This record gives sequence, C-alpha cells and structure tokens, in this order.
Amino acid sequence: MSELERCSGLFKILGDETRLRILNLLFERELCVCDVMRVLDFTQSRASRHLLALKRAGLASDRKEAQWTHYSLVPGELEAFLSALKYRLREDARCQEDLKELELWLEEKQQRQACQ
Amino acid sequence: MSELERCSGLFKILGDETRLRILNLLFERELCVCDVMRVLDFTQSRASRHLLALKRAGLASDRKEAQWTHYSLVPGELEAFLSALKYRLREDARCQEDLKELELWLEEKQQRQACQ
DNA sequence: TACTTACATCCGCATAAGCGAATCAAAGAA
DNA sequence: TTCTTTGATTCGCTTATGCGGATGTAAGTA
Repeated sequence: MSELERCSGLFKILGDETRLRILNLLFERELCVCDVMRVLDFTQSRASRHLLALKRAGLASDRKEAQWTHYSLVPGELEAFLSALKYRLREDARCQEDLKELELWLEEKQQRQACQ
Repeated sequence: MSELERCSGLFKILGDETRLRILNLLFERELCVCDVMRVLDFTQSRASRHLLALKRAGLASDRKEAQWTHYSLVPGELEAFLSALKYRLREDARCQEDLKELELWLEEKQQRQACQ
C-alpha cells in the first residue's frame, strides 16, 4: 500500500462523526461493543461496525474475553496527532455529553456487579 | 458549526487521493485550474471541482486574474499539521512523479511565453 | 466578428458508505 | 436444556461522493 493510500485511508476513517465520537470515548479507556452501544445510544450493528473499522485502520485493537470484545486505542506513531485530536474533540459539546454518559454508564455497570 | 463537524469535515476533504495529489502540488506553489489539469492529466471538471472543494474547506483561496483562477494554500492554524502531511506525501512515488511533471509543465509554459 | 482558452456548473451514472433489522454463533445463567 | 447476553456479519435500502461529458460565460486573440 502506498503512502498516498495510507494517508487517504486514515483520513477517510476519521472523516465520520460516528467514529470520532467513538474515538473520543476510547481516548478515556478500553470499552466493549455494548458499552459504546449504550453510551452513544447506537444500535448494536452500528457500534460493532465502526469499532471494527477503527481496528482495520490500525487505530484500535481488540481483546476477547468470554463473550465480550474489548477495544482499545493502539499506541503508535500517530500518538501526537491523535492527542491533538483528543483535545479538539474535548471542546465539542456533543463529545462532552458523551463523556458524561460514559461516566454514568460505568457507575451503573459497577453497581450492577456489586448487587450480584 | 460544531468542532465535531469541523473535524470530520476536514478529514473528509483529506480522505481522497485526488485531493491529496492536488495538495501535494499546492505545497510547491500557486496554480491555476489548467495547470493542475495538465500536470495530473485530469479532465477540466475534475480539476476545477476538487480545487473548489479545497477552497470551500478553507484550505485554499483563489485569486482571479483575467480568465485564470489561481489557487494557493491558505496559511492558518493547520500549518504544522499540513507541513507534516507535505513530507508524508513527498515519500509517495506517485506524488514524486507528480512534482516532476509539474516542473516539466512549468518549463514548457515559460518557453511558450518566451516565444510569443 | 469568429475562434480559442479558462473555468464553473449541471447532468446522469456508477460506486462507496452508512444505516437498521435480522440472523447466527458463542458463552454464560437459570 | 432453555433463555439471555454479546457481537460479527449479511441483507436491502438510502444517501453521499466521484466521474466524464456537455453547457454557458467571460476574457483574450485572429
């Protein structure tokens, strides 16, 4: 694959609001498909599809554990660039709300486990 | 327009090989539509369309002079990022050929003017 | 006045990309 | 075993995007 294809491919992946919102969450921590689905209020196929796209683009990796697939960002040469993107997205109102929803969901999830 | 829209919009514009090849040329100097058309062997509508897209995205500006429209890169907050992109593209074989073609075309153009 | 050059824009077409609903399989839990 | 949860994938559908060809306009040239 040429440098031209690599560049345009990376930008194509980043040129989608859905994936940027997911990235905004992954900047915080590792997440499974159902986390993303619940936090962003997406259908399961939408969440799964875009996480897979991030993985195929080399931006994320997955870790399978029982029936869960945990996705996390891959550290790499794009780290500085992605860090700049992270702080850009932090300025977006929607992304800020998404982070609040993430916090709420993680608390709820923790309490559920405590009740078991 | 939200930060999310600005980010995804910019990446959409950059997520196209045709536009990256044009940017690669604009990193060198101001060019008119027919320069791009001849150097990259594009149809006129293809060259015009993508230069306009770069302008609408705020990456380029145009300067009308007689029947020509000269496009050039806009200096701005993305300068560091675009500079990194410039050196990435310089590593691409296709983009290197494009720069050679640009040089040839500019020489030919200059000789034509000398003959008038 | 014709003719050429430069450029934006419109048109129809083909392909790419995103979506929800549905399906299937794997892994627990009841 | 039966039921639930999780997640990848497929299926149509719709929309977005890129393309060449054609058209119209403006400016310069013969």
